[in-house]
Amino acid sequence: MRSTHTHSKKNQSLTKNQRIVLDLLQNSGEPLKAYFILDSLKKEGLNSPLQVYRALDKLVELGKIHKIESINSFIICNNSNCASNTAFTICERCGKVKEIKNKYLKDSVSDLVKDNQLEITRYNLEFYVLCKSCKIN
Amino acid sequence: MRSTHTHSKKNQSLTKNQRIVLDLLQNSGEPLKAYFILDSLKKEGLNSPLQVYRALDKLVELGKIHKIESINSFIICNNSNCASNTAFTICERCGKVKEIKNKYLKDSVSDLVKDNQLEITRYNLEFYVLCKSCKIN
DNA sequence: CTCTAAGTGTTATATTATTACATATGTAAT
DNA sequence: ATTACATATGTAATAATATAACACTTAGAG
Repeated sequence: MRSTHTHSKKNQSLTKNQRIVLDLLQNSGEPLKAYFILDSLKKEGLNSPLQVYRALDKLVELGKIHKIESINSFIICNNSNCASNTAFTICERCGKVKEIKNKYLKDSVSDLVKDNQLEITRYNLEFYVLCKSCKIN
Repeated sequence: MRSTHTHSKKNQSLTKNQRIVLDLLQNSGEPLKAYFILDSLKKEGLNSPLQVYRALDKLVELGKIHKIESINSFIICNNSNCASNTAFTICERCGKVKEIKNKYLKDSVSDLVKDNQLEITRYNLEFYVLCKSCKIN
């Protein structure tokens, strides 16, 4: 048998644009805005907003990054398997964002929506907090 | 004592612009976009985006309306006392938005964040669903 | 090798939101 | 009533965010 019919979804390697956008978000670790990404990657050959937005769209779709709607920013995913369900804390004072990665949260939310008779397909939760260092100062 | 120092916050009546924007959202009942509101209220004398955004900002601050971040839209508040905490369902198919007004949800979330050692000041929850009529068809 | 889906590059444009500044209005204290 | 002050208004300009349209290229399956 000449080929192991390996179209088992194919571990789809990223394209150049997707790669450099992902790398930037990975190295940064904090939420970045599309046009900031564009400026940062001019030297890598990204010239237009659309190139950035297309890469971002794909990465969101793959669950490798998330969009934080309330600040129009994108952040590297801190979990696995959370392509659709996201939960963040956002510091009201300094703007720092953290992804909540507690599996327990997911279960809690599942219970919560079950109790409220919601049939959710996915969710996006944004919790505004006062982060530790802001609380101290 | 010469004056009953009645600056008890004053039940702040709305200004004209705030009023007509609120009325439109009230009558509509569904999420509207700022520029749609502007177009709709041209005849009422609203001429610039800023007039709309200023009214919207104030109404959000007063808790009379909410912004749904993921669709850049504003919707009349369906509850009372939820100026800061909001929860919506958004149909993935038809886009229909409903505010979740169950007090139980609020308690659940409080518990949830307590258990996760979050000190939240407010939250915005967006649950994507398939609404009844979309599920049927 | 050929076909096809997906991605690219580019220009133009649409959509969403804010800055800056001069003027007007409502409310409270005098 | 008059002043003082915070808040709201009107307007023009512009910033920030996002998508449409179209021609071309590339990667991978058969």
